[in-house]
Amino acid sequence: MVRQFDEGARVAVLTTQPLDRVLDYKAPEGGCVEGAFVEVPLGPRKVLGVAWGPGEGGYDAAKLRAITRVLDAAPMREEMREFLIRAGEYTLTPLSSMLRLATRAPGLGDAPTMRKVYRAGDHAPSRVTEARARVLDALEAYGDAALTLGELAEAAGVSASVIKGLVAQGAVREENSPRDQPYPPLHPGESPYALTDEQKCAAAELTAGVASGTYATTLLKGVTGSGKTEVYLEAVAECLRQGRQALVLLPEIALTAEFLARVEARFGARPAEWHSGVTITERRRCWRMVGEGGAQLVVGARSALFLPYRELGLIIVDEEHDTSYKQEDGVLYNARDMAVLRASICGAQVVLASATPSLETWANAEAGKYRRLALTRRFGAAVMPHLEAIDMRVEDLPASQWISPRLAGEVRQRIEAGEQALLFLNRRGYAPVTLCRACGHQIGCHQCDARMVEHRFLKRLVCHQCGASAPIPEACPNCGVEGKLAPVGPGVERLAEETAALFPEARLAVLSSDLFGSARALKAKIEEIAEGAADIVIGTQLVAKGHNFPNLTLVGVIDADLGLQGSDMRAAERTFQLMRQVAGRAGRKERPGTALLQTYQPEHPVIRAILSGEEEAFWRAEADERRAAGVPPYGRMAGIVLSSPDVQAVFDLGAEMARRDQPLRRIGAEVLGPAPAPIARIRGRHRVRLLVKAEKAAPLQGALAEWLAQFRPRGDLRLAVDIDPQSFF
DNA sequence: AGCACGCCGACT
DNA sequence: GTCGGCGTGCTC
Repeated sequence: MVRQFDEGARVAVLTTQPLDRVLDYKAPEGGCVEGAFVEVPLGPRKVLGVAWGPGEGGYDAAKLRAITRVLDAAPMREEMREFLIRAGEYTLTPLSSMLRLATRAPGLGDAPTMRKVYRAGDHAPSRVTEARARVLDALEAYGDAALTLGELAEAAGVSASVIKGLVAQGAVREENSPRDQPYPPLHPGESPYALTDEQKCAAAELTAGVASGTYATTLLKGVTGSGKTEVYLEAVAECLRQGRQALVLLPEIALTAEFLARVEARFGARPAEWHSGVTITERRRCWRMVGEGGAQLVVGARSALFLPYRELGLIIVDEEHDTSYKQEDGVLYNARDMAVLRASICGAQVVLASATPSLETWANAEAGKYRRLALTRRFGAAVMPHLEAIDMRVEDLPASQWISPRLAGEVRQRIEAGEQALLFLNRRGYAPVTLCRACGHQIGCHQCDARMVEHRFLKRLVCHQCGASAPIPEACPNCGVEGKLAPVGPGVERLAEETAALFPEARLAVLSSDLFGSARALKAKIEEIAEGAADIVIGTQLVAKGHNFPNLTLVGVIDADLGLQGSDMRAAERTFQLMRQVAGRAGRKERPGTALLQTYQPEHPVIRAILSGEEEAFWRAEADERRAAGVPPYGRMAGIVLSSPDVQAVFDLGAEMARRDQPLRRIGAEVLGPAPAPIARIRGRHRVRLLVKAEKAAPLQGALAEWLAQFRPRGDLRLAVDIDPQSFF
């Protein structure tokens, strides 16, 4: 039962201000319910908050101020409050910051605005001109749907003045209607796809899970092209039948357009969309409709986890291994883990879909915590690509060239057959290093410890860390010698140059995130390519993420070793996932594909696992190594990053923190560091990192909180805690 | 987060 | 003498 606070009663309010505790207020005139979104006075300002529970007391009743306003929004549900509390405890994030994630709705404080809509009126127009007839026809065609002036004018092919004229005569009725309309209903129906037996089986299991109305997580593992999406859309269908809401998380905004079209084909209408690319108006509509039940399905980015669902029944995390699910937008959380937490609180099902699951998920499935479904066969006639390494030690390759004769020959064959080839290199720009041949100096960023990357397309050197850029200098900034600066190593732009020289007749398309101003432009380019507007596609990581190029039959991985080096334990895992995904691009329709990996270490276990297709062996080997090292997922870790413009200050505090580690030692955890963070300087701030390592079962968060409470970073010094960091040495 | 209060350096 | 730097502390 939802608690009710009568006028004047003490209410504890959690605000979005970083106070890290609730403040007591008096309930407003007319009272309010627990969970209500409210506006409260705080000092001289008015701020947004939520009626969190009964007042805590202990503050002079005479000094209590009253809640100024109860906002017109569905109150936050108990389960959402629990989610915020537990997610905050897990990530060591103050509750106010968690609340801010959950109130990212534009115009939350505004009264619902109205807009004018047009319907057929009661009177006939004085004279039925051709334009007027089209308007009346359009109104009839759309029936009950409320059209705005612009929509109606477009549907009828007339100008707004024609409609205004009809309004004046009473032939068209002008009405006010709330601006935020429910999303059109989705119809679960039956799958229009001819599912294979394997797909039907998997779909039936997922459907049964959703029908049970309880929490469970399932790993849906399927090779690229095996039809994972068709399968999990059946789970979505069941969720719609149950009258509960579903959420599909995608790692990349560029993927949503294609996905929305698939949803429309399957359910007859478009779902709600939530990510940084949608307009403010649409975002507000989405937030409100999710809360009011006017949205059955949300497709979005990780922040969609914090929408105010009424009855969430299913969360799909597509490409669950994708590293963009863990990123820093103030609060450090992994959307995959938070999806599981959210679902476990509200009794929903989670489907983690991937061709190459993360080791965490794989281990959870092995341990029986997650159910496991596998799709082993590719859909329709498509078969798995033929995978082969090109041993670069025996290929005769001149300096400053990266396409081996073997690969070039294969590309030529595809072009002559009218097929497409993809060359993959996970490096943006022209050259990663600009070297002075006179003194050996490498041009670096002034603000970061990173090398400047030449972008010939922009005619500038760009820092991929902070985005700073500078013109390409004539003379070496170190020794002053002119004309000795040379680009070293390949980026996609340089690879494009080499490709153009090798295949002057071929049509090239370069897919790199920095070459597109908007997600829209990128999406258009991808569609063009899919329709055959290019013979050779050159791309970065972007192309590994689930786009469908039906005419593509060859993938060449330029530098398969990139990512194998380095001491990061996850590098092997990431390389494995990336290569598999890229290889999966080839031969998705009838024609079989080939994937060629250029490598200088064909015996490396990761390369061999990719080639042999013995992924279980790869995961087992990787799991054994992690278990032996006691690192995630077999141990727990937290990263602490200290940053400040003052180097001495960060190292001093880092050293002091490492020394005063009693709270951590009590739970058997150890502190490693301080050491320069993976990127030791960003935007002029020096960064130092400590790593805390504990056993799997250790109560890490409590000990961390106690440990951190000893220190007060002062001045310009900042401290960030990252639970389950992506990289550890 | 803001905003006020308060304690030390360089100006009219 | 004061103006103003931003370190510290409070907000029901």
